[in-house]
Amino acid sequence: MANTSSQEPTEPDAFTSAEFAAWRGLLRLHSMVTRELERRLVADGVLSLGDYSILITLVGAPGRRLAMSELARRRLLHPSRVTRVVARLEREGLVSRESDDSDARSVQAVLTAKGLERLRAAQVTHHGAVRELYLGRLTEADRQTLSDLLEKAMPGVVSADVWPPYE
Amino acid sequence: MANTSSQEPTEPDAFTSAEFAAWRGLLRLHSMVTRELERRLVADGVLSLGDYSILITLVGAPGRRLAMSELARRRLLHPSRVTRVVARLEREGLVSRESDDSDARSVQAVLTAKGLERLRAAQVTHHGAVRELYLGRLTEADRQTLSDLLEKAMPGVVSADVWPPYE
DNA sequence: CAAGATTGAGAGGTCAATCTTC
DNA sequence: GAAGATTGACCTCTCAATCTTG
Repeated sequence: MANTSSQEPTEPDAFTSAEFAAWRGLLRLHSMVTRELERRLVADGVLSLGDYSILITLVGAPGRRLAMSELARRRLLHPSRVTRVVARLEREGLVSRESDDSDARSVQAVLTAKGLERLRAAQVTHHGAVRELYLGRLTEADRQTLSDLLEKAMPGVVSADVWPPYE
Repeated sequence: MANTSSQEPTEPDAFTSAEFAAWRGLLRLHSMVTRELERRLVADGVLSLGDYSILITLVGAPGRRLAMSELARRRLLHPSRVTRVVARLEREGLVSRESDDSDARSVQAVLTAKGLERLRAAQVTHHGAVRELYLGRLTEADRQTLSDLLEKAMPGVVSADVWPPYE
């Protein structure tokens, strides 16, 4: 009495081959680039990728400072994560925490001179790796086409200065 | 004696605007899509994204089974992570572990009928979300152009069946 | 009571060390 | 000795609960 009516469930509404390629390519490229980038930054002994992303966000802000909550929003991190990372960066002297005169609830994370130095040093490795691993094989026109497609796929993903919550 | 020679370090070899856009777009799109995808899958109560990626890898393998180490390689996960995830999936009845007759060191992770059901259920949400969040606003030609660019940026990222170690 | 920040608990992930089998 | 799998230690990150200030 083998298998009278054992139909296995089949894949619902499967991806087309172009859908599959665009999805797989995004996942793999992102994974490969960020892993290798992290590895190189840590090998340099300068900054981890996570710390880099915090400092690069601060350096672009007016006064090189941001409220913890704003830093969390821009980096898509949970506020509690920012609390702990900034605490460590402060112990390392790369960031300081200052209170906000106009709102005593708010804490400002401020990039220090030492933090700026470290960031600049890390950027050599960072930019080099991103170019070698990802951007380097593309022409400038390719890069433009690619970012246009990403923007078309998810409006705002390239253009928006401050990242909005998803919904 | 303020600031006699305080020149702040400037950004070394900065990205062009197209480089910046292609890099920022990749990071943000990936982050937004995977976060929201994970949220929806968990909200469904069917599978997490991590579990999904394990089951989808098994379902495509011959006999719906893979050695733990091969599973780790294909998912770009550390073997120790696979050990613990598969142990939990086995407790939940979605995967079973079998020994390999031809090599007593090897453990095979095998997708169960229950695991296949859960995977198929999750795929409805998964495919729907990936299309809504990422692929849906692109034409089929756009998707092809995009995956071609990803493949050009990192050869093998789309085409390679089994993922090679980076170096 | 809402918003900003922090804390404790717990999941997801890596690395180094170990154990078994080739 | 090297490869496959596992364990313990540790880091990253999120969520729920709490504390303080608007």
